[in-house]
Amino acid sequence: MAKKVYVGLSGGVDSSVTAALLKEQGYDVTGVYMKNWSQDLPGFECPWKEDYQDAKRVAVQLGISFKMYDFEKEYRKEVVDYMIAEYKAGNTPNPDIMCNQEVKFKLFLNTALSDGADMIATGHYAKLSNGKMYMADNLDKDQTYFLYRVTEDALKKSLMPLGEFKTKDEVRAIAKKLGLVTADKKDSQGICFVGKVGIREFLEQYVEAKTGKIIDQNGLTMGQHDGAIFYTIGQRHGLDVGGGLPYYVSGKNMKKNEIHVTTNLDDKNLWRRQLKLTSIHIINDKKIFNTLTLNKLSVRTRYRAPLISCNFDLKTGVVDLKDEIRAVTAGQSAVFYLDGQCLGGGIIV
RNA sequence: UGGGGCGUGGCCAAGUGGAAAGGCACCAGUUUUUGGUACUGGUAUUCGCAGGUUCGAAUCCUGCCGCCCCAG
Repeated sequence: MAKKVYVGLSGGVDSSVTAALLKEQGYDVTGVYMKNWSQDLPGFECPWKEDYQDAKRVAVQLGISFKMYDFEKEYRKEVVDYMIAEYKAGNTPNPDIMCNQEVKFKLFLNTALSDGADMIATGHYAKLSNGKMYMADNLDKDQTYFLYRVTEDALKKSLMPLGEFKTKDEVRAIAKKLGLVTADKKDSQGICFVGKVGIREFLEQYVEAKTGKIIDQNGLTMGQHDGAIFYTIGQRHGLDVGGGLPYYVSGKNMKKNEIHVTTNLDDKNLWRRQLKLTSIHIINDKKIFNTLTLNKLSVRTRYRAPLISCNFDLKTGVVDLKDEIRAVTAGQSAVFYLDGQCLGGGIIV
């Protein structure tokens, strides 16, 4: 009997093609739309209805069963509340990493399993094998960075067939060939499920704007901002300070509600050669960090950023980098790779 | 109120007689399943104000206003 796979259909091309491929491979496929967010925001209409419609139409086109899971409450608690709390603490969180950890590969997985599924599948660009995760063949699209906090057990029950594709064009070609309504749909951006809203517009729903000082590298007050919480390290735009050279955020003081800026691209506050991690999550056997292969270990501190050679001390959480990295930001994640395998990572303090 | 300097779009700043560079900011777009970065494009009929000289001035002259520095 065919294995039952529940595919997370977001209403985009990637998940559509994922479902199509699995069906073709003989799986008993059910498409599931996760309703995680439906609230409109100022100047931005939440696309959930449209996405839901597209997901359903794809399911109909493919002739697979379809259902919707409503995880709004949980998404709000695990992802949105986490995000707000982190911002309030002066950090810059990555909500999509949390979404994968808590919603897609925990809540969705467990719900699907108890619903009769044997496995789940998603349209992520990553390769899975026996609970191990490897970078996608399409290095431009590789999404392992967002998946490093998923557990080995969850990965063992997941499929990500798009990891084998070298280009996005091939994926779209399949969608076109099958005449799927999502074939030409633009790739989604912004916070997963919430959409392309400015982070500032989003946060303003939950925190009050408070005027504070913008101070440059010489200690001079350059102007005012509406809340240090809205800014992140390395940020250039949105400060409304002009005059000669661009200013980049080099630091912030949440207590004083001040943000520090610099025009010096080499400012030492913008470059780090060492990181300290917390909430470390290693996907498979931690012993791998004790082996001699460590000189091949590399890390990235941002999606799609080049890999940087490094050393990592699992006990202390300290990462020593071979090259300096710009605008390393507390709350963001550092993810380790060894020969194309994603080992896990941690959150930068 | 002796001497000197300055006043060009929100900011910095070229241009000193031929019909307003550039940068920052801002806006739009591209890239991107976080934030951010980067890239492309857009933005002054007008040069503190008022007169004058000139075929023609932001550029020369006069007056006024404002600011800065030195001196007293």
